[in-house]
Amino acid sequence: MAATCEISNVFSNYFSTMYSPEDPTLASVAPATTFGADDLVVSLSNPQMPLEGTEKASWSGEQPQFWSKAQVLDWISYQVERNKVDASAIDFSRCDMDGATLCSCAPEELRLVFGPLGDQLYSQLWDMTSSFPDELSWIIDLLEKDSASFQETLGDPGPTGTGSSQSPRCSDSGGSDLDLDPGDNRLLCSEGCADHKKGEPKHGKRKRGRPRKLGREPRDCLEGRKSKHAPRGTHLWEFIRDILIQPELNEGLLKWEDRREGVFKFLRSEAVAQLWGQKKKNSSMTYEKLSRAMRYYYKRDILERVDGRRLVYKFGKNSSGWKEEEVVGSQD
DNA sequence: CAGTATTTTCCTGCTT
DNA sequence: AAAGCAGGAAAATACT
Repeated sequence: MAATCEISNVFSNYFSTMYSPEDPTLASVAPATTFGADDLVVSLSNPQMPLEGTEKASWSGEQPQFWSKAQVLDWISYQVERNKVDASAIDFSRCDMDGATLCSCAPEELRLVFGPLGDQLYSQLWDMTSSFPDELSWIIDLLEKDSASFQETLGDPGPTGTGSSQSPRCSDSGGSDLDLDPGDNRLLCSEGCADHKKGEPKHGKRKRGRPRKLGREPRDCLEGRKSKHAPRGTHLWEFIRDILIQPELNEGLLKWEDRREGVFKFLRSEAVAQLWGQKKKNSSMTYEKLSRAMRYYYKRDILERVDGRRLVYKFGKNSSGWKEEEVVGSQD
């Protein structure tokens, strides 16, 4: 698994996307990494499972407390990969510990060594030690990884930096952020994706929505969609809401304009669109398209129109889960 | 399998 | 001029 350099590449690609000079007012968050790439690739929440089907990870199926040093290392590099963390920023020499030692680390310590990933690791461990079944834990991984990636990406250490797990929401659709198949995400394509383009009406399902006209950039090379139906409840508005109500996720992406009224604004519209696209495994999502979907919400009173102000929307009476009262337990 | 819901994609025209 | 906003149309797919 010497994929670390690729990973850091991808990572900086992501940075370059997230920090595209779209909004100069946001210069406050500096990732402190070199920006190498300049193409539009976002590769945040896609869990590039390093272990392809065949073999299980050495650490899986065993309680972290009982891991050997090797297993610990395995697990850490697994997390690094899956979180698309720039591995070069991590001092692996400090990972020389067994599971018991690892488990006894305070979140601060982990953060010290791993940066924002430390929080990730901590909550991950916590989850594992509190006996989640295997099937669930990867989902939880993803949830948390998702938030960590945001923090990572946004380069700003989370204020308090707690586990920041997804909160139970109450909306009927149960909506939260799990989605994302483990198996079928290849890396999102970058420059070199064109060679995948050959036969497109393959066997698999096509992407949702009207097919794009041919003759444009072959941006999407995701073919092997398995029939892993994304759970319902991940609607666009919920996605937006979830970002908004979690300040940790929210940095620089969206902000409340009037919290009480449910008025919010896109700060970095394209970045949010990319994120949404990732969630839907659609690398060609744009704000333009996302906003079309948002406009459909007006009719259903999920959003109310706010006119005159660009990038500003307002939750309507058929939306839920965003009011302060409704959100209480889910932050700090 | 049919129908509905929710997007996604595209497009034209208008406004900032 | 570029980026948003408005919606209509059409298509895909998830869900019922």
